Amino acid sequence: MARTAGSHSDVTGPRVRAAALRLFAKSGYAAVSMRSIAAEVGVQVGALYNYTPDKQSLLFDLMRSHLEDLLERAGPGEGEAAERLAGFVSFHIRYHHDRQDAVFIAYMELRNLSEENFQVIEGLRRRYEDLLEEILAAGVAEGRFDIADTRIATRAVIAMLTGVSTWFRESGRLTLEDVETQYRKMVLNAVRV
Amino acid sequence: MARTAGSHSDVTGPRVRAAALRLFAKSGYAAVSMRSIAAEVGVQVGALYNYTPDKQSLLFDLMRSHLEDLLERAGPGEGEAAERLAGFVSFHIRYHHDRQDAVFIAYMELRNLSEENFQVIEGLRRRYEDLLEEILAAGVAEGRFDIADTRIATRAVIAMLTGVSTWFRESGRLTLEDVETQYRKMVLNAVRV
DNA sequence: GTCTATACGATGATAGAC
DNA sequence: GTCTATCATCGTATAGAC
Repeated sequence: MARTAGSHSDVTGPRVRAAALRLFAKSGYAAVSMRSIAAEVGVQVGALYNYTPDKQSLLFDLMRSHLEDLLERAGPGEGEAAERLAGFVSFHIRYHHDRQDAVFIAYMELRNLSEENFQVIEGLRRRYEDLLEEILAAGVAEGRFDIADTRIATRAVIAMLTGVSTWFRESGRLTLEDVETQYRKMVLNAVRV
Repeated sequence: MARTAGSHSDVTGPRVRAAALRLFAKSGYAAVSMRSIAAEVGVQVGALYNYTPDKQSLLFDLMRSHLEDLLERAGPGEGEAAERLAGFVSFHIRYHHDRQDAVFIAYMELRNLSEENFQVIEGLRRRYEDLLEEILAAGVAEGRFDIADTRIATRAVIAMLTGVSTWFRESGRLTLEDVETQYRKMVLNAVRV
């Protein structure tokens, strides 16, 4: 099972993706060159093109796999709407905290997607919003939530939650659990009758 | 008072800024070239450098003047904290709706500022956050708001409000006033005892 | 103040040797 | 699969004529 010297298909691929993720998050897609990605991986530019047809595909694949993973892990939750909503808040904050780079890219680099790729990503994001909207609608049906327009409330909640990753630092004054607790309370109060 | 032919200092300057604003908002700072700004204005590249020492200063000046204008217009409000908070919500949504390009840049292009310029912009942004935090603290002092940490609540509210400009469209299902009304209610509920 | 011309390095992507 | 070399293009910024 000897492998040709210098052949590292199975290990270099993930490393290319990881390097691109890190660099795109740090400096922005447009500001990152294929050369800088290669340098981060420790190969020459040409080698990158064994793993991606071009830079655009690299961005698109990172966004898509992030959103697909997000959708896979975000279950509908169980119990009454209030419990499910509290669960969603905690899930969103924790998941986004654990993958700051991917989250940042998925929200900031939309305009660098080609029109076709943008549509795919928007569809996935929309499906994630639908998960939350369904919870809010269930709460309204239960008579426990008072929401004029569930679509607006959905977006308001997601914007609020996603904002956490722009300022939260592990080294700060508060633990992530403190933050979760306060956000759960604010979100529940915002929609409850 | 005849002016030298081809001399348009007073009109070209603002046009350069306006073009940069529009293009930075549309495509992102890193993706916009000085050539494309010049083309938008209708001059050659070299002419731009009569109005800005470099591209970085163009970005910085746009951000700074936006935030200074924002601070100037956002007054402390009058009356009880609940009224002042409702006023802040409406002000923020309307102001940000009227200047979508500037808002977008001020939130998205922070990482493209030099370290020195970043500090200045962060200071201005922080002063704006302080305006809201003061209102929340007043509400707590009145015994009308129940907030575990006013700094967190401040950031949560601002993230929620700023999110409006990412999805609101004049042509949509709802008027801006509908949106304002619902956000006022959600925000007040989120912090009220 | 604006133009043309240009310096000079960086860019994404490819070809062909190993 | 990776390397080196190369292409054609574009990037910011400047110099000097008008």
